[in-house]
Amino acid sequence: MRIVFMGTPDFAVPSLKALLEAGYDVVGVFTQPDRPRGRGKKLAPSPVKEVALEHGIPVFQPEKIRRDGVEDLKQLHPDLCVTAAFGQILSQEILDIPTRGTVNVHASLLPKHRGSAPIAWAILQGDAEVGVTTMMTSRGIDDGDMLLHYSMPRPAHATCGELTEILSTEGAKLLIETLRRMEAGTLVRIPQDHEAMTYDPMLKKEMGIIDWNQSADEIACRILALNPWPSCSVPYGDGRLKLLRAEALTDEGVPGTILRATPNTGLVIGCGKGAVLITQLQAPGGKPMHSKDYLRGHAMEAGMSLQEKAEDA
RNA sequence: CGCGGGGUAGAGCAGUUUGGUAGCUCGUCGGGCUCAUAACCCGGAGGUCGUGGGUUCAAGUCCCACCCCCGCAA
Repeated sequence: MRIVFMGTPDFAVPSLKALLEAGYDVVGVFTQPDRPRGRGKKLAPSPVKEVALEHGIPVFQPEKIRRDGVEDLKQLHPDLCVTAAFGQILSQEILDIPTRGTVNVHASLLPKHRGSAPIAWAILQGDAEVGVTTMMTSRGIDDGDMLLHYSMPRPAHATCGELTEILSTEGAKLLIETLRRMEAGTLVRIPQDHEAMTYDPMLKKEMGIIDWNQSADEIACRILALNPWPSCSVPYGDGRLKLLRAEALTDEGVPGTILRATPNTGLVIGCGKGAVLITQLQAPGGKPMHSKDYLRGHAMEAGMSLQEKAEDA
């Protein structure tokens, strides 16, 4: 079976590797064009591209596959296309090329969290269960028939980055299982319950601004959900203090103010309901560390407000 | 050459401007106090100050080069 893989970020890498290890014939890889990334703003290949090159697989990087990738895809004569966090919308013309269709690996329990950043949104909304779904890609966004899914209880203290790592490997296993059943003819297509669907927009940097009137649980989830990007932060000195991990406590205090800040207690901030203990933070130029460690070398005063300044221009 | 912060004891920091005995908080080890404690008291161990050169009587501190970590921006 000739397979063309389409994916871009780290999440897609385990799926591509799994296909190769399982012996599938990956004849081509489509991924987003190299973008300026990192400290020197140098052009950098996507994680998927790096793996593809290591295995000598032809790489295609159209700006828009539905506009200038059609001919390349046709030339590859794929039996099947596999997508995983590709980041581009496929047209019907593209979908019609692979004879056995296109399978997508989506990091949510569909029909919830269609759209981008499904893992971050699952944490942000405090979902009890998280997972991965394989599905047949169709014209709409993540609305095709479901094939298989993997679900697990959401690890309480897992960041979006950590959960992404877990679900990317589970997604890879699920993909292989999906293809095996497809070949065996035992795959059942399950239409999504479109009434129950939710669609999530892309994450924005402004989402990292915390509304301290929310409950401690909501705020702790937001902090975990937006780690590593865009990450929650509070104005602090000349720059911003990143809040990378937090746990909800039952303490009460003025929302947005420091309740306690010693090396023994850690940084505790009041919320609308309860309070959050910052279990990991990062100062400008510094490494991520527990607030207890940070407070050994930096003084913070109880009572101080971390509320965003009202600078609505 | 996109902008910027940083590398000093196991952890987190000060000290560098104005060169002159390596300092703070925490942890750790030993001892004490307490019904008890993330409490308190006493004492100890632990550092080639990122690397290599240079200036100097003397360099964590000044000069040159390099390595590594990180924030913004994408």
